[in-house]
Amino acid sequence: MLSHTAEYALRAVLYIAQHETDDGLVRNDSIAAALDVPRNYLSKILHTLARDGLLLSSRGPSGGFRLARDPDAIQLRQVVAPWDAVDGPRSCILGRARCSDRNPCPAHGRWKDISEQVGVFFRKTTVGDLLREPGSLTMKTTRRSGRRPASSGS
Amino acid sequence: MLSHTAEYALRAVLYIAQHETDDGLVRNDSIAAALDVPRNYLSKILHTLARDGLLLSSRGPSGGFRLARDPDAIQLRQVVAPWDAVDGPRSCILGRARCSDRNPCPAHGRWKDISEQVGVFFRKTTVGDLLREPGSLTMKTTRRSGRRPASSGS
DNA sequence: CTCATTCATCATGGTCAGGTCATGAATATG
DNA sequence: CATATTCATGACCTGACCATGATGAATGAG
Repeated sequence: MLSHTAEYALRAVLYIAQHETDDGLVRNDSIAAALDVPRNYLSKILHTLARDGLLLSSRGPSGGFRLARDPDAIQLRQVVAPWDAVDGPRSCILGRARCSDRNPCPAHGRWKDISEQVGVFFRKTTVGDLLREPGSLTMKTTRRSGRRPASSGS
Repeated sequence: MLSHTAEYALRAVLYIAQHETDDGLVRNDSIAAALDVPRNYLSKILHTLARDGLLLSSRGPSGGFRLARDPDAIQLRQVVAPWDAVDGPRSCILGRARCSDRNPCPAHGRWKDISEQVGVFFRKTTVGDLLREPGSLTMKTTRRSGRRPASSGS
């Protein structure tokens, strides 16, 4: 459905949103290690997201990335846009250049609804929405069995 | 959504289903010309479909391809299967190896329904279904203005 | 049998996503 | 200023996908 690069971008943005409260910035290498994504490859992805205005970056010691705006103001579509056109005219399942309600391919009537739901998903869902989902908790560091200071979190 | 190859396969199977009544067999070059797909490339695709038991092929003059069984017994999933795994474990939008109801990713709850609808579409929809769709008519040779014998079809 | 016709198959090349490696450029800190 | 740290960036490699072109193998017609 999505390219690997777009998946990395989604997971990275989500990771930044979850961890930027710690000290403000999240380093590329931290994200790469947590998500098991190649360091330099992720660096390019984050650079693209920063260039598009979704992230802010700063260099040097204590540098890193953070969200450029509120998580609720970032649609998933905007995160994957540089790599995957998730809506737009690429919706015909048979690859027809011209496929619409007026000039439908044989599968148009049956595929149309699903195609539109995909578009709605990426346009309506925001990073903030995903942060409030139950699965978001298990994304953090996997619980280790070794003892740890109590109430280390916020 | 689908690779070009899988799109070609779908359109070719559909074309064969529409034209095999004319004289029994449909030649590779006829399909390639009608669908604007490279001849030799299409030949490999049809060969794969024949090897998988969806098509029957015969060589020599008056050779060609035809469906191996009733159009209603061919799921779209079977046509694209050699090139695209449209259901199965590749359904997590974040690319997680493990993503299920028990161990969900943050997007699982919101993406699950759409993902399942895609799977249902390819499993429940058959070639026969598409033949009965209105768009199927416009797939045939574009209507030419020259006169033609009346009631040439069945 | 000969031969044109058609599918089957092999060898080759272009393009691009995905990924690695090396290097450049900015910057907080001492 | 010197330096370690971090992001920025360019060159390059690899494999998969998308083809192209040539050749092989089967087969119906004469």
